[in-house]
Amino acid sequence: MGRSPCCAKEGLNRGAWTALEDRILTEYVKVHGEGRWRNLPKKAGLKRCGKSCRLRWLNYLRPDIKRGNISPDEEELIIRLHKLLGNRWSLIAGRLPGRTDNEIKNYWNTTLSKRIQDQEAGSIFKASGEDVPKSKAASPLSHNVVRTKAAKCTKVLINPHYKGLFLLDDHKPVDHHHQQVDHQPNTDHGLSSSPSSSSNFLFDFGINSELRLPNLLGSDFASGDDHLFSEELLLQQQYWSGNVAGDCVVDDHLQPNMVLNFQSLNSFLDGDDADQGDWLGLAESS
DNA sequence: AAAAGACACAACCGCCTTGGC
DNA sequence: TGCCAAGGCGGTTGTGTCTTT
Repeated sequence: MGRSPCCAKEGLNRGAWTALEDRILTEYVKVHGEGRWRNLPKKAGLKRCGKSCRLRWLNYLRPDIKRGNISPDEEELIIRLHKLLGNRWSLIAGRLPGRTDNEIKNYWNTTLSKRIQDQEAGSIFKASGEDVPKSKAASPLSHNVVRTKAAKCTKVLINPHYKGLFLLDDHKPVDHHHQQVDHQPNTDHGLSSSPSSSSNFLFDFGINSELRLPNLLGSDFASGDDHLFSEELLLQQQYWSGNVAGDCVVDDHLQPNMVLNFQSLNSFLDGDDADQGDWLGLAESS
C-alpha cells in the first residue's frame, strides 16, 4: 500500500488559481493567520488541497513577496550560495528577502544553470580552441552540487581558534571522543592554537538561524582574511546578529564529524575544481 | 500566417522531518 | 517509545507565452 494522499482529491480544483480563490485565501490568512493548512480549505470554503493553499500563500500571496526580475546582486548571491549549499533552495531563499524557494529554483533551472554550464564548457573548450560539443553543453551540472540527502549538514561549527568550519551530520550524535580527521584547520595564522581553550560556536544553518550568510559570502569570508573569524569579531561584530550565548550551542569539547578548512572553502568558492572535490568529498563522508 | 520548438514559471507530487499525544 | 498528523522541501510536470522557421 502506498502512502495515503495528503487530502482527498475528488471534487478539488486543480491548476491555476483564480483571482477569487486568491482573495478568499488572502482574507482567510489575514484573519486567522498561517498554519492549519489541512483544515483551511474547508473553513475558508476553498476547493483546494491544504498543501496547495500553503504553496499559493507562501509563493505568491504573502505580502512581503518581492516581485520583478532578479537583480544582478541577487543573481550573484544565488550562484555563490548554490555553490556552497547545493540545491537547498529554501536555505538559499532564506538569504534573499522577498524571494521564494520556488522562484529561485525555477530561476536556477531555467537561467543560471544553463549559463554556468555554457561558461564552464566555454572556458574548457576555449583553451583548446575547440567548439563546445553539444553533449558537453547539455550535460547536467552535477559535479559541484552538494548532494543534500547523502550527507545532510544543517549545523556549522565555528571554532574561532581554527580557521576551520565544522559541518555536523544531524543523524549522528556528536562524539566527544572522536579523533579529529586529517583535515586539520590551519592554525598558524596568528590565532590561538588551543582548540579547547575557548568555546566552539555551533550555528544552525536553517532559515531562521542568525547566521547572515550573505554577509559572509559578501564579505572577506572567501578571501582568507585572518581577522574575520577572530574570536573578538565573532563575539562583537555584526556577522552574527544573534547573541552568542543565546543562539549558539556552546561546547568546549565538541569534536567534528566533518572538518572544513576555510582555505578549501575559499578555493571552492573561487571555483577550484580540485578543492571543490576535496570539499565535497569531505562533506559527504559522514 | 501558421506550426514547431524553446522557454519560463506556477503548481503538483511524494518523501522526509517534526511535534504532539 | 511509537504512531500519526501536519508542515516543509526538492524534484518534476503542465501549460501558457515567446521565438524561430
